[in-house]
Amino acid sequence: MTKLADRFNPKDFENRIYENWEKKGYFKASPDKNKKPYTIVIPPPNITGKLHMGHALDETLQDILIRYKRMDGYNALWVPGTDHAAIATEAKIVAKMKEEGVTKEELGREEFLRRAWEWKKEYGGAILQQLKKLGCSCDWEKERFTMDEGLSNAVKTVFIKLYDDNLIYKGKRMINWCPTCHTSISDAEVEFEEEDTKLWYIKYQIKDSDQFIIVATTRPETMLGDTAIAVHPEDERYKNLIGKSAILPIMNKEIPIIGDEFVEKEFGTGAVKITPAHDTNDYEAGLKHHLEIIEVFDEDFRMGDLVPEYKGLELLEARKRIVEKLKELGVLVKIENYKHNVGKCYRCHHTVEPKISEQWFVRMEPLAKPAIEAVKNGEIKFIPDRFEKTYYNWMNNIKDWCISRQLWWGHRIPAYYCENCGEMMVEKEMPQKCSKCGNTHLKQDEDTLDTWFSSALWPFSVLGWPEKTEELKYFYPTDTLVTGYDIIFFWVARMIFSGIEHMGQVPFKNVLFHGLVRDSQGRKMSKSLGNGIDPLEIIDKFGTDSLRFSLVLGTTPGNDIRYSEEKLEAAGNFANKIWNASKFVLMNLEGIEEEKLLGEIDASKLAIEDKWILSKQNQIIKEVRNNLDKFELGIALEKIYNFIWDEFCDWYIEMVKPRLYNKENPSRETAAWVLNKVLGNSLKLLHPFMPFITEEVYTKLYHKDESIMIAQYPQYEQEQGFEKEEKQIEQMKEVITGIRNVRTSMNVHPSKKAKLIFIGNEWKDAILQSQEFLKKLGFSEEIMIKEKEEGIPENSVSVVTSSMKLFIPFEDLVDIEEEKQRLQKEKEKVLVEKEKTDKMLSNPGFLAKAPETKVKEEKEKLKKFNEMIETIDERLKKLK
RNA sequence: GGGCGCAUAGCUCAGCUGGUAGAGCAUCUGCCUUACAAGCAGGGGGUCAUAGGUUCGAGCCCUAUUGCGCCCACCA
Repeated sequence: MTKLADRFNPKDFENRIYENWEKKGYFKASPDKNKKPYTIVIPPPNITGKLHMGHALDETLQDILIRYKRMDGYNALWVPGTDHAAIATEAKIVAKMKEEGVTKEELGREEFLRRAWEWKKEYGGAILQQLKKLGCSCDWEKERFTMDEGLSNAVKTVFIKLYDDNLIYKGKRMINWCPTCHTSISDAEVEFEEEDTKLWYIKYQIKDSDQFIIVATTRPETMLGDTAIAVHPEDERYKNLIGKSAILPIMNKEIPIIGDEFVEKEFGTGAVKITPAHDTNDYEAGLKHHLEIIEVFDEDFRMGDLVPEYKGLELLEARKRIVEKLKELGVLVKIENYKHNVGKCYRCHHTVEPKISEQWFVRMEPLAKPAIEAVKNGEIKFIPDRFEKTYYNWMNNIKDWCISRQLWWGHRIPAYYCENCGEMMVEKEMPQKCSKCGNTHLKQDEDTLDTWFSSALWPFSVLGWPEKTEELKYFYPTDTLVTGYDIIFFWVARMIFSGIEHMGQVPFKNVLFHGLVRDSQGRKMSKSLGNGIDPLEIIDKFGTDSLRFSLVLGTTPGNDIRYSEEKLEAAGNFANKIWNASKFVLMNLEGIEEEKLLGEIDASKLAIEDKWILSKQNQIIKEVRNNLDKFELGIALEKIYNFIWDEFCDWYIEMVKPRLYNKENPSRETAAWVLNKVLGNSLKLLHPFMPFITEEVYTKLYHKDESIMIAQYPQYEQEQGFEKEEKQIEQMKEVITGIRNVRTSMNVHPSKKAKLIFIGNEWKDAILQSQEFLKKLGFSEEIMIKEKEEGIPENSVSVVTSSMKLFIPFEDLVDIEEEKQRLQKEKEKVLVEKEKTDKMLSNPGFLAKAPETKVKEEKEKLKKFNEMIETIDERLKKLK
């Protein structure tokens, strides 16, 4: 047996241990009929990504679950991988090319893609290497990439299937256009931000009259494309104008005045200009009233040639010029300051423009229905369940999903057009010839698919779908998805309907949501603020285990975490504590025969404190398992922490020291056995949370396991072999309370030893058995047991617990006045408690309605309180 | 305009199906006790945002209010 290093230093072993696990193949999982599967697929990080705290949290939670289940006998598979992140990656590559002075158009599609793949090869795997630093026990052989061959095949298969089922269609619609990313984006990818702007009031002359109608707009530059003015049909001010025409300034064009209920009478002037080409609302109105659609801007959102002098102007410049012109014409009535929500691209944060464009869409309604149902009927559970509401809300109001992107990096849409007759064919590979006219000149659709289209298939595509692989059969549906609540729409919802549609089965049973990791002031961590904490730096400074601990302790699903390095202090201290306690245990196992430590032990040999710690641990095992099963990871960790630090280190180890130090003591081996067992079990309980230190220590303890990560997770034992001793365990608890009270009573220098006199024969056994550590922990040199309270020196400190009485003769050490005060204070405390109990028991309602056990409990308490007060009073009397 | 979350010790947060308020850090006191001063022992500190209600009993359930934050939604 090798010893532990003197000091806890995670760098000494974390990498070594991880490499060993990997080498031994512990992370691998393959179908095995004799075991139950437990599957998690990783939310694939972007290949452009660098590990941040959000990942660290996400992966830590997954690793905890997967390690727990693996130890608990499941065939636990965690599939890793990365996402091609269409827009983000393309932007990165374009930016890099810009440095070299080339544009993607100059390079051409083929060369661009070649470079993109090169980039992916060089940098794309970095983030997965970083996951290894976190201790993630992924099956690396099953690593996938959303654009690898298999997944591309899955994407094509799905596209064609949905197209054939009329769930994908191509059409000219109003979509969100990001002028800098140069592509359409889906509704979900638009973020609204409040912005200061102006409201311009413009008057339009009514045709053939001197009357005017004034409209308010935030977008004067689009007026060139106005094709109507709308008012509310019930608006008394304008009712009579419906059906007439107004003259559009600058363009000097006649446009109709229409009535529609979508107009808010109270807003602005109650009249609104309609630009069907550049506003979603107006587009709808345009369709309804058969209005002409006139585009004002070109592809790059520069002005078109409706008015030659504005051609090519940037949007804001055009706005300025048009406002000037309106002033000149005397039709600008007033300008008001105004705040409104502006849609921004979630990737580049540029203002998104509504634009009419021919795009591909997924018909959502038929897909959404069963997806809603799956959550409603409990097939999929959200943790915490409040996110179910968010999900329903979105799914119930869902619109068709725009899936085509004008990008090159991504899955190219498998649609082909005949260059002769224009026929469209949707097929996996380019057909030889046109199915209609037989022409052999075909062209593939230029667009690629939304990144989320491929991630939506992730839970089954990574397992081999559409091939009917063994893995797919065995590991699907997956068990738990762990992710942030911020991508519930982007990803979670889409995986759910995709799984149901293509697999006929939900993709996962539980979704564990976590919050955002914020900085110590509660702000989002971001590059621009520079407030991000780099998990790798933390690992370097404090070790992986500490990082993981600090991310889990005191957190609760779905709530954001305010993170500061201070949290690592507790983690580091805890790791250090384990290290030192383990050093102590190992030191004391030396020289004891291995078989004695490995085998079972005769319960009759166990001392009272042994039974106490064993039963305490048994209890903790039950609770921790329960918490883990309910995804209460923070609570589980807290319980393990408290057990190890308080119960095991501060109490049990201190209690057995006298036994261990005396080599002749026959119970020394028993104590060693218990130390070995309890520490071993504690490490196992903790292993999912802090994998490295637990392995490092565990390998040095006595057991039959090759590694802690494949050891059996501790199980609750119905029978521990010493149930009959329950009374002793109870007494042990009382002895601990007694020791605590002794310490409180005499917070003096421990070199001043006292004498402890216990009263009452019922304590004889427990006291005799405990006397060695009682002396040590109770700062005393002598223990006595007296049947009755006679002959106790007057000047004694008395300690009262709910069922135990003891005295500490302390003539020269204690100030009588102080002792009186202390007793008085203690009495008051008891009185407060007694009062509460009194109140309850004197309440007829309580007696009548509270459960019997509760009433009984309170009655017993009252009795104890009365006894305690009596004892204290007696003491006070004697002290006078 | 809808929906959701948070408000608990000086700070950061736990608190499971309602039954005597917890942790870490900070603070105060005493200790270098042969695993650990990154430690040990002990102490102080809370009208659980406010107001009602349900209940024998509310931090927890219900209703309203205030403050902060988030999500969704086409008020130009």
